[in-house]
Amino acid sequence: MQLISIIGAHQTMRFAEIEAHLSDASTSTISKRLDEFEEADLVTRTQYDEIPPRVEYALTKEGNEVQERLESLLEWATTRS
Amino acid sequence: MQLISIIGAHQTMRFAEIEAHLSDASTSTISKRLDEFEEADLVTRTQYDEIPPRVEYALTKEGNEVQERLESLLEWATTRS
DNA sequence: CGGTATCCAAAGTGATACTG
DNA sequence: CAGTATCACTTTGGATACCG
Repeated sequence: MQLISIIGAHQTMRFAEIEAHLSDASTSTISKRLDEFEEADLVTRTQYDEIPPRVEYALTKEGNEVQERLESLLEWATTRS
Repeated sequence: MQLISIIGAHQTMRFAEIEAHLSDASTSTISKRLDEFEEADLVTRTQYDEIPPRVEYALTKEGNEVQERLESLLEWATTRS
């Protein structure tokens, strides 16, 4: 949920950037979730074959719908004492 | 999530009633979740000392807030092919 | 840089049996 | 009726190490 929310807030993000914003999840967990979300068509993965490698993640149209519906819930969750 | 949603849709519900509407969760799971939600002040538990015993569950004000914020998400999830 | 592979510990779930 | 207790099993997540 936070993953979707964070990507949605930034339009496009690189892996390391996501990691920095999601310090309570490990690398492998983020990686696995990204795979799942890509599989579920919520997130797109764009790989640039450069050196150093660069990969960008962004929400799909579906992903944005989920993100919108998620916002109010996350807002409630985070403002709860 | 479904638990909150279902209780919210019925105002007040008895345990067996909840079980009937949530056939994919076992008795013990429903019981544990209800305890947690009560602990988190999302659900109230009202026990009537009669024979046969009767216990009613309802959402608190907080619970209703969550339920509202949950609806659009659940709606999206269930209408997804 | 952007991951994957491996292993392990912890949490979640269900089936079954039993209780006030 | 409304649960709890126990146990086996599955799922999830993190730590660590390594790779193209």
